[in-house]
This record gives sequence, C-alpha cells and structure tokens, in this order.
Amino acid sequence: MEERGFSIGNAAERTGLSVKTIRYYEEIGLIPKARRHDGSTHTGGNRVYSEIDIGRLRFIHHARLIDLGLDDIRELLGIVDADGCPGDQPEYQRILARHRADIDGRITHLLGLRKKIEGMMSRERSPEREACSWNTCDCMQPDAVVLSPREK
Amino acid sequence: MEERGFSIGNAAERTGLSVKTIRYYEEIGLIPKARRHDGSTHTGGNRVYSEIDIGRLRFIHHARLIDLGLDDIRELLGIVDADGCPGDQPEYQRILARHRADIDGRITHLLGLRKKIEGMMSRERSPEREACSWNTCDCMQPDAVVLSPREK
DNA sequence: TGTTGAACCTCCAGTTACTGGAGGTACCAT
DNA sequence: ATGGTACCTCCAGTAACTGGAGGTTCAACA
Repeated sequence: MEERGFSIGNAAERTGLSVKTIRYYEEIGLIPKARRHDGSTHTGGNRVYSEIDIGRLRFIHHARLIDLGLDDIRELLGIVDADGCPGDQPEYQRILARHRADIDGRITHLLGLRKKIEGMMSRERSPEREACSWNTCDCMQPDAVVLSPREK
Repeated sequence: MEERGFSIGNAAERTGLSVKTIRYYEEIGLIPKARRHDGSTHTGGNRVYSEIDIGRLRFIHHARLIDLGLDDIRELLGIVDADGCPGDQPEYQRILARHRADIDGRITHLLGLRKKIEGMMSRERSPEREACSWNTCDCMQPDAVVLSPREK
C-alpha cells in the first residue's frame, strides 16, 4: 500500500495540517510539488510524501501555530535548507524577535480598544437628551468624556 | 458650490473615512445609495451627502475604530434608526459586551503566543546535535522542554 | 486657446491563509 | 450493483478594504 511514502491524508494526520492546506501550500510553492503515484487520465495521480516532507510540514505547522506569516516561514525554510537547524542562527532570532514585537503591538492595540469599549459601555445618557438624531449623536464617540465607574 | 450637501471628498474629510471606503460602504449597502448631482453620460453623477449622512458615517467610523465588524455595525445602525440613541439600550450593551469578550479572547491568545515565542527564542541547541535534518528537527516545537533563562 | 490639475466616476484585481463545494476517478467491501 | 472512502481538479468565497486603469467635468493659468 504505502511503499516508502505517505498519502496526503496520512501526511495531514501526522502533521496536524488539513489535506486542503497541504495542497494549498504546494500550490503557492511553499513546499515543492509532491511526487505522484497512480496517475490517471486527468488527475495527476495521488501525492506521495516522504518522512522528510512530513518534517517540513510539521515545521510549517508549528510556525503557523505561533502565527508566523507564510512569507516568514518561507524565509525560515530557506535558512534551514541552506544552513541546517535555525535554533541559534541570527536570522532565526531576528525573525522571531520581529514577530514578537508585532505581537506586542497587537496586544497593546487591543488593550487600548478594550479601554475604549469599557468607556462606551459605562457612558450615561444625559437626562435632557432622551434620544438623538444622526447629526448630533455621540453615543459612539470614543473620545467623549467618560466618568470612571468609581467617580459616580 | 455646495447647495445643501457635501461632496464625497468633504464627507471623507469630515468623517475620517476615505473616499474609497465611503463608496465601498454604499456598495455593500451599509449606507443607502447617495443622491447624485451633475449626472453625465456613463457616470451616475457626483454623490451628495447631507449632515445626517455625515453623522451616520461618523458613527460607523467610531465603531470601526473599536474594531466592530460591519455586521455588528449594521445592526447598531438599525437599532438607532428604530429606537434612537443606543447608549442605554440592552441591544447596544449586548453587542459591546460580546465584542469586549472577543477582544479579551484575542488578548489571551496573543499572550499565549508571546510565551511560546519567548520559549523558542531561548531554546538552546544541544551540543551533540550540530545541525538537524527535516525529519528530526525540533527547532520549532512549541511544546519542547524549555529552560527558563534563570535556570541556566 | 491649449493644457494642466483636481476631484469625481466605474469597474476590476489583489490582499491573507485558507475553506467549502461541485463534479469526477479509483478502489474496496458488501 | 451499490455504497463508502479517499483521492483529484478547479472555482468561489471569506473581511474590509486598497490600488490602479481609464474616463469625465470643471476651473485656473500661460
């Protein structure tokens, strides 16, 4: 059945990626075109993956789990192909550091948003304004003066 | 020049949205089709916006600033159209609360990622393994045992 | 008068990383 | 003969825009 190689379904199981995703990675050239087996008329035949292919896919999957972009991953794959394990290579450190900074930026941004949302939720409607029309409404103004919950 | 109404460029200036974005919102039906002025052969004529249109667009912009999705915004717009200022309406509170929860989830997720990235960056290559090949490499394993920086 | 520039118009393609589905083939077991 | 599973290809859709091509109208300037 499997004479030295795994089907795409097996590869998916072993790597945690989906079958669709593996085909997609091939399509965009993140992984080389897989060897085919059992070619028929108008399909290219079933894809066959080696142990090494599985390793690459696993690497990609782990990189995706920390939300690295496919372009960064492409770069990392190139580094490993050229110079072996990237663990202590400056390029690897540089890419991860940049990514960490990106994540930090996103966290900061989200914390800011959270604060604004809190402000909007605790805003009180002034008594003299029972409802507002579109040209006066400030319900969504994030910069409106907001009373902190403790200041009554 | 402006006889009761603003051009799309003016509307953009006054709301903080881009001209492109305003046209896009019209296209997807988030705002009604704008009245046109100066129609010519194959263009529909220039769009004209009222003070009220500007208010709606401003509302949308503020909602986008806290990263509410266009579907939520659509709902909010419906609420205000039906019942006026949403500030103390339960639907408004519900939508914002859900959004806050979503933001919280994203923050938690990102904090987790950050930790994983830290782990990967501080991982040391074991001395007996000078380089690794694709079928043994674990440089990207997020679950690998990681020495904390202080444990030497 | 010619020409530049600004501001508007429409329509189309691209972004990210996939996912879903249609329609078809190959093979195995009942 | 039929049902099920695992493949295959190609196309469309996701969120919320952005960029660009190609065209019009209008005013200002030399």
